[in-house]
Amino acid sequence: MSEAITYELLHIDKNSGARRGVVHTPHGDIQTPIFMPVGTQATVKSMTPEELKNDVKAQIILANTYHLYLRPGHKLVEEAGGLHKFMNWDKPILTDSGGFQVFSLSKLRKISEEGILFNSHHDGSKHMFTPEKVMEIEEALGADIIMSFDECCPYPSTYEYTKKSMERTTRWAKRCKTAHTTSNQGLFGIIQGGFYKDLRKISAEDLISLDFPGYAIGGISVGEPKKEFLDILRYTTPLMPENKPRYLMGVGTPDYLIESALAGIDMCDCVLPTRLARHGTALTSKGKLVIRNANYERDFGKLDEECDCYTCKNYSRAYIRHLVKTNEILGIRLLSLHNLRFLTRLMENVRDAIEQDNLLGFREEFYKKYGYTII
RNA sequence: GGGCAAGUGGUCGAGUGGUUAAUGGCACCAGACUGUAAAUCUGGCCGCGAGAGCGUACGAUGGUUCGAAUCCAUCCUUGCCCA
Repeated sequence: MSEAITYELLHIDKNSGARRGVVHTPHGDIQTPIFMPVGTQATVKSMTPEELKNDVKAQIILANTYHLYLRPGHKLVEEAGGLHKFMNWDKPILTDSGGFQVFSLSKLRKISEEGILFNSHHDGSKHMFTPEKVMEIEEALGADIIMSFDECCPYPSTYEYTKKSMERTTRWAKRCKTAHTTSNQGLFGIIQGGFYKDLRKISAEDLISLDFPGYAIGGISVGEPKKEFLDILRYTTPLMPENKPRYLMGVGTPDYLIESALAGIDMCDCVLPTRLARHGTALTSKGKLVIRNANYERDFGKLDEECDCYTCKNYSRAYIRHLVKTNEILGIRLLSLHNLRFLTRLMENVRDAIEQDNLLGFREEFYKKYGYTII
């Protein structure tokens, strides 16, 4: 049987080593490197699928196992015909396994070898997540790419704890692979090991021996300094197979996305663009712009002169600020659309730059305008 | 004309003799946000000062008291009721 998920390498940037490729999925191809919007509860907050396709130009989105298991329940989604049909999105979907919730809901869970006992953040009810249970849920949801169940360690964590956790994550990955039954979904393994290189190496090697169709780096971008992030990113990515997609989980900001592509990463996802939007901030080519700030009250210019999105084509900073200040839903929608488009467009530019062997040049130019310094 | 009630910082509204420059909410100002417990959270919000602090403040004026937004008197304003 042929793999549900395959990677095709198109070009390697001669100057940086960054890679330009295509990931083939049952619901179509995705051009890489790519930024993937997050739609935890089977919706990219405030955006319709049409807007994601036509305006944002998203090629794939994420959804979350833990959240959809709690509400509306994976059985219900299955009954609806799977996630694609349920949410009216016919392009690829990736479901995260709930591993991140082990980290973000740390006060509400207990970890054991068997799995994780969660207290629902809605009503406190107890729920046991095991690798087998997570596979059952992700298969019912029906995403193209499904993630194995892992533990995402907080920063900082001790060497001993990180090692124990990483080894358990590897055992869980094996159990996920054993429990995985569908042929139209690709199961990815997640490399852990925190900020310890030897652990990252062991994790990568062990998971590679299990032969997943794709690999992710988990457990970074959890509050560490940028230098440590880059250090682990640059160390870990080369350990990953060249003939399979490489996914960096939870990234990120424009600089992190560019650095990831430079390191050889193919896929990234992040809640940041939609969250920033809901909190009144826009991403622009000249840096973050807190649109609710008073100095934009009478600014009738675009959010970003360089942006081609629907918001920038039609609305002024002053108007968007007014919507945000008056708590109008449209403000959140226009900002979400813009921020998402900003990142998908950034990655379009990154892909073009790789094809022209110029990602390093692109980074320099982008950083200069945005206000970042190269580390 | 008579009776009753009320006037607090941008606003609404607590507070009824002593850590009260005065609880809260809203508004306003700023910051944070990275596999979404997040349209959330944090800080600021009388003036001057980096700060200790100083100076003004609870309708107005005068008084009682060691001490008043809080008690008393008069006045002003507003609302309701009666004529």
